[in-house]
Amino acid sequence: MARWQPDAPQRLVSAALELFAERGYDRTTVIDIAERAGLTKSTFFRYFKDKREVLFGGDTMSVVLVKAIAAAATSTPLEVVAEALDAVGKEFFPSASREFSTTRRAVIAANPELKEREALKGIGLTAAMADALKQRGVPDLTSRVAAELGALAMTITYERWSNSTDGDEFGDIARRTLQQLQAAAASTKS
Amino acid sequence: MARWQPDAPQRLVSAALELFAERGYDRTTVIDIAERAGLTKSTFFRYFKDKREVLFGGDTMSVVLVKAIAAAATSTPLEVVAEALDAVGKEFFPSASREFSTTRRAVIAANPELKEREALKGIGLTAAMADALKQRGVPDLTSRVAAELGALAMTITYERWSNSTDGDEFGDIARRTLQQLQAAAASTKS
Amino acid sequence: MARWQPDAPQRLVSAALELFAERGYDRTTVIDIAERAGLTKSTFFRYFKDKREVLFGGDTMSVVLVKAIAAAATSTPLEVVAEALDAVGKEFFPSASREFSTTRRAVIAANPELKEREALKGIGLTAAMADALKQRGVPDLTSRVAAELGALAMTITYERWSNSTDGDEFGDIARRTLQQLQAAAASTKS
Amino acid sequence: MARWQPDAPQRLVSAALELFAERGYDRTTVIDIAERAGLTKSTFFRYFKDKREVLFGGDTMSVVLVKAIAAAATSTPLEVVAEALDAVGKEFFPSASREFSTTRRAVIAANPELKEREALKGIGLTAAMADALKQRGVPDLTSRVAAELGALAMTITYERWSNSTDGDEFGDIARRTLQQLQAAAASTKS
DNA sequence: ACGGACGGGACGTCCCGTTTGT
DNA sequence: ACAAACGGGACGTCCCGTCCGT
Repeated sequence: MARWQPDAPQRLVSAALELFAERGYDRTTVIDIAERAGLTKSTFFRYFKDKREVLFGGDTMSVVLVKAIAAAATSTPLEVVAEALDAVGKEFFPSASREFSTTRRAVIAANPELKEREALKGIGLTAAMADALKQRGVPDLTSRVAAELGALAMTITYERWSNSTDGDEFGDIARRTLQQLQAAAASTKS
Repeated sequence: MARWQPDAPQRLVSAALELFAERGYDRTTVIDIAERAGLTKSTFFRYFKDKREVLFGGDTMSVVLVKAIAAAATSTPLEVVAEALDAVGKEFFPSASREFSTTRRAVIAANPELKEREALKGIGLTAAMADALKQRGVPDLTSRVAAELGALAMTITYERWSNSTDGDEFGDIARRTLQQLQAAAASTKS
Repeated sequence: MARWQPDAPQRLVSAALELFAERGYDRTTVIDIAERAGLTKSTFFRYFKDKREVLFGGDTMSVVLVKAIAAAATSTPLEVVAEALDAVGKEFFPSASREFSTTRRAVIAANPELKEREALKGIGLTAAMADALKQRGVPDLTSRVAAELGALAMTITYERWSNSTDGDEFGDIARRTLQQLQAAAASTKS
Repeated sequence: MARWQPDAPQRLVSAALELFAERGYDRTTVIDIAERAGLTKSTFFRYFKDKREVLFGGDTMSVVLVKAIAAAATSTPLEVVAEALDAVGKEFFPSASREFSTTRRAVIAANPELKEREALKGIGLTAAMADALKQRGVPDLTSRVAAELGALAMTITYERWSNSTDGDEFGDIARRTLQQLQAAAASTKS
């Protein structure tokens, strides 16, 4: 019984999504995916005709963002974004993992290649947020600006949250940061 | 001189663009490109380190941006950025190359791999602008926001300029776009 | 098992040898070799890191030498070396492979590049033998000379054995050769 | 004036020989040669149809060895070799360059790749000496053994000469070393 | 004498996807 | 579910040798 867990496909999907997020689609090989899932290439191809097929099935940060934006019960775009950041914070940046994140940031900062990956991830999130806002009826330009502010806020919030020693929650810092950015944007004309 | 002028690179770029548009980026081999340009693979790789590079060559854009920001004789950050975009437009987006840019955009949009590369370029530009603004004494957060708005403006302006059929200049579109983005940012609270 | 047994490497070696003999080492491409073996370039490079490797694979010879020297139950250094050569002969030069060796030698002799590689191998063997002798308590200079004589004997023996038409065994030829070399060394003063 | 020295071919030959000695024929490119000669690839091909053509013209250590062996006025093979080593010492290892050699040896010893090159060079010298001896009428086997002893003597002498602090000449050390090696060879049977 | 673009072609790497056998 | 051999084919590197222009 159970010599092989029957959840191979699911494990493969998870592994693939992780790796795609970590280093991008085409810097991830099928063997990488299979290995992380504790399986082999053969098995991969038994479930997915193709490397691309594995993409349809996962759940990542951008999904959380999009769902939160869609579900937000508030009015102004900025507030919607703030709620989304809050959701992301609750899901991905619990206080417990703060220490881990601190070192992770240091590692990334020290490694140009990793910085690149990180930046790329940000791009995807920005696009996802902008789309989600447009779905809510926010005008195109406003959506894009709000998404951009949101992404920048996320980056800065992550910095602040990682380095903060008091117990501030990610969501709270994010909300404050967003306010500041918006104010800064308003001030660019003066 | 003039037997083997550097029209080879240009011919390669054109050929590549045509082929990418015709049958997609990764169904086009480097040899295909070289052949259509009447050259060989060797020559291709002499000019482009990489297959992707054929679409992203000549990246002195950030230099132009930084210089323009440093030299700007205006007051508000937004205006400084506007001047920088104007300079970039004059240098890199003359009316003559509009058609070329249109296909180039389409090709990039159709290919995740290339989109990634384009995004990376954008990140570099954003960072360069933010630094240049800080050099002028603009506060940190404001610099970052202004740079972000500038980068977004550049992207959108590029879209608009590529697709526009009337003779609008890049710089003019950029200035209008920046204004709109700033207004949009201000409106995110309402 | 038994559908794709590792006869592939052997087929590749044979094909390579044939072609090298027919038209020379560097007028033979890897693809030529693979094709004659009924395989493809991929398979070739799976088994041989290098085009040259197809002639120099499986280099455990020094291991055999060292073990034999350590285990030798005889007294004089020369006799120890003789036993080592005997062991090598039994392991690597069975009568069956004599013909193969003959062509292999011819091919190598005709190609400076390959000769170099062969020489390198010889150097490694000499050093290994010298060390193994020192381990037995043989004085430094004597060890080095004995190793040198041993290596030279191996080379010459290989020549003789490859070209001999009667059924002489490698080990016997080696022993005779060693004796002669030692005598020759003694005679260098007269 | 003499904007271009007229000895381009000679400079190319020298450069080529140096480089071939340093790192082997096919790890040396035509461009390397031209650069060391302060010229360009084009010029190289104007004088030599072919990379190989440049080989016919130089004078190296093995040439000195061969000449000295041919000219030796002595009787026993060992003595002939000794004279050859003496000639090499006079030509390549004057007392003045001892210090330089010491560091050179250290560098080589520390670098496996360089050790390999050095060893390779030794192979060539051995072959050259053996041939030269045979030319003198020395029997084949004796020639080869004597050459081998000579090469080993050269290596050891180089070690000793580099590290010696008193003023011993290369040739004297070489002669003593040779004697010792011959004695060691004789002792391998006891 | 020099500079340098160009063609040609081998080499070696990598990865996808298939197939056979367990 | 695994293991491993195989085919196929693009990519990028390297270097030789030719050819034009100054």
